[in-house]
Amino acid sequence: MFADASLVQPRAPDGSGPADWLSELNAEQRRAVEHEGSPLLILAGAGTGKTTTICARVAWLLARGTQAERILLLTFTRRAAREMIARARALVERAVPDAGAVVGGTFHSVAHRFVRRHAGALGLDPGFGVLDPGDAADLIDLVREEHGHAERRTRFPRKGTLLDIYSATVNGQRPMTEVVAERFPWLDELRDEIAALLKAYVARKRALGVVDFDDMLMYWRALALDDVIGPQLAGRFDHIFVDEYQDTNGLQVETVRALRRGDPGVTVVGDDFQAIYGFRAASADHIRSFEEHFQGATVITLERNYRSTQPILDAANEIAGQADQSYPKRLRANRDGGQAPRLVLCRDDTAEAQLVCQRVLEAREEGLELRAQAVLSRTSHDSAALEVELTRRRIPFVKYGGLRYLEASHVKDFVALLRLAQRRSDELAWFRLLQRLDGVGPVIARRALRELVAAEREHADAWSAARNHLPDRARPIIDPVGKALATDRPEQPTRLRVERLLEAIGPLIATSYANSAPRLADLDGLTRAAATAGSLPEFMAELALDPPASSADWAGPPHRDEDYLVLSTVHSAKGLEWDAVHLLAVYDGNFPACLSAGSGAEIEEERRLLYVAMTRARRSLALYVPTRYYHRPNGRDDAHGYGKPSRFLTDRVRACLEIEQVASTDPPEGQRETGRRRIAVSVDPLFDIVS
DNA sequence: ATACGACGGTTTTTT
DNA sequence: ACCGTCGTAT
Repeated sequence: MFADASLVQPRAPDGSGPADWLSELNAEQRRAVEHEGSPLLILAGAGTGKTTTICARVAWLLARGTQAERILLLTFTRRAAREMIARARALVERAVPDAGAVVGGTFHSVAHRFVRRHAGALGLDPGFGVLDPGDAADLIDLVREEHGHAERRTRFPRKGTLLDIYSATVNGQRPMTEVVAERFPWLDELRDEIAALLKAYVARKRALGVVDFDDMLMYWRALALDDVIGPQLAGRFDHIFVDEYQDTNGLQVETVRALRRGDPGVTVVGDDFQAIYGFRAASADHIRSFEEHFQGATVITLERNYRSTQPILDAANEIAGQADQSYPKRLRANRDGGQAPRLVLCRDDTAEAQLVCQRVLEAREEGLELRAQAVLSRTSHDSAALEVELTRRRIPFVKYGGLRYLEASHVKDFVALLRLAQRRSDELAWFRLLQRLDGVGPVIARRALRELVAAEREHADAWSAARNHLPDRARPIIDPVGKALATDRPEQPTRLRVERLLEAIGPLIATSYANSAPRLADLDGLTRAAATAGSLPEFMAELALDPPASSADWAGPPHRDEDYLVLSTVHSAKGLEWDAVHLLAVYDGNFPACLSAGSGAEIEEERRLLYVAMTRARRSLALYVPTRYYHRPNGRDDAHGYGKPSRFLTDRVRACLEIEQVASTDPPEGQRETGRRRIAVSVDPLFDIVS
């Protein structure tokens, strides 16, 4: 989503004005909302009404005569952008309907907007393509092969790792050697080759006229720092808000500073103890340095928690207390009562899955709908066993942070074709599509591709030259694609273009996949969305920057009335809350992840991650520790290790928890007997009451 | 020569 | 789940 907040502007303050939202705020919140004259840092602990305060401050600025379109609202994640905009809309609508739109969205989507507008000044084609991380990794892989790293004996990092190194270097604006030494020490010996490869990647992007996510921030900063364009951009806004400021990286901070150029109209909100994006070069040092970066800044701290019960906060505070914080906060609940969080020790992930299902269903029977409950985990595969069990029991769930729509193979195929419509010579797109054909592998695909490029240079009929290299049986499949591309024109309506291309790729999808019908139906949604977009390049860019989580996202709001359990990684859950929260796999090695247990800073971040997870819960919180975990996720074998509870669950923390040892589990015997094979014979689902 | 399936080893988290 | 390697089929 290109989050454009449509905020309604309240009536001008005429004495009787729209002040009722102010009366609902506590003293500190109100001080923050009505602050004037200097940059403002709001240190908002978890659940302290951060979003409420930002929205109220936006409303207050509007009421004081600031025009909505002169307010810029920056968030870090798309979910936060959505949440913020929905809340702001609801609050401001209570004032007075006089339309105006706040400019807002994630850093990357807002950057994209400005970069496209000023593409010329940056030496980019206005129709430039956007590489999502998958595309970027594929391009790196191409360069990696060209550098001959594919066949070499010495192990060479994979595309994903290379992209991580690149990203950390660019976002942190630090020498790559430092980044490698610190975060990828095992690759120290290869740093010269890695550096050469990443330089080639940068050159290739330039040559192709494409921009990756990191470039987006780089280009925006360059615009903001420019002597001519910078002041123009800065002059567009009277006030800039930055949410989750603890997760900003150096590039983002520099951009915001450049956009203010000494103007005090800036409010940032964050909590240094919820900084969990260090791996992406974010640093809580930025929030700690706010007072240096923005002259004369004021700091206001919010500690009254409106979300959780005190027993949950006691445990969370105890975790927080283990670390040194430069801005100490201790959350206080606004209401009394509540149960202690539970620490559940069970046998393994299967037992864990059984228990979670059981508790979730019990809670539902007591009236707590599924959507008010969530299951969080450190990594997205921690919930694998649970997903099996939920499916088996027919408990509907939606998973965030799992396989994304755009990562599904058939969607990638279609997106490759859309990309070819923009640029006929897109080698990666061709390479992908050609290999879908029967009897075509990397060698033949590359040969055909070489012919295509060569023929184009000679202005010959490139397509018929290339298709000669393909096996006979492949031709009827690929010919419609060639034909559709030949007749496609940029000036045609986007909807028509996309529909024709979808039709052309039909045979290819049909022959490539066993279950092609649902896959094709899946692509219809994409076509519908394209119909409402502007140009094809813009549609593609928005798709990359804000991909739908699943194909269901296109099909309107089927979830609106449905009840479903939320499964999410802790990272994706930040900023959200549920009545009941179950946190999976809280064993040492996962909290902290064994890979992050190297440096002190990494362990600190893992601790904050646990804190973030715990503070998502309103009333009920359970931490699960499967004591036995398996090395192979779906393994045929029974290789396993024994885990112990997270090192962060110290005695002091445990004193705040109710400890529950679950001896055995529901269907205990038999399931593990033959490795992890599960042969379920059950008529239970027949008797399930589907409400 | 090339494609493709089977198998074994594996550095999370997101824009 | 992905990626590289190896054996077999075409």
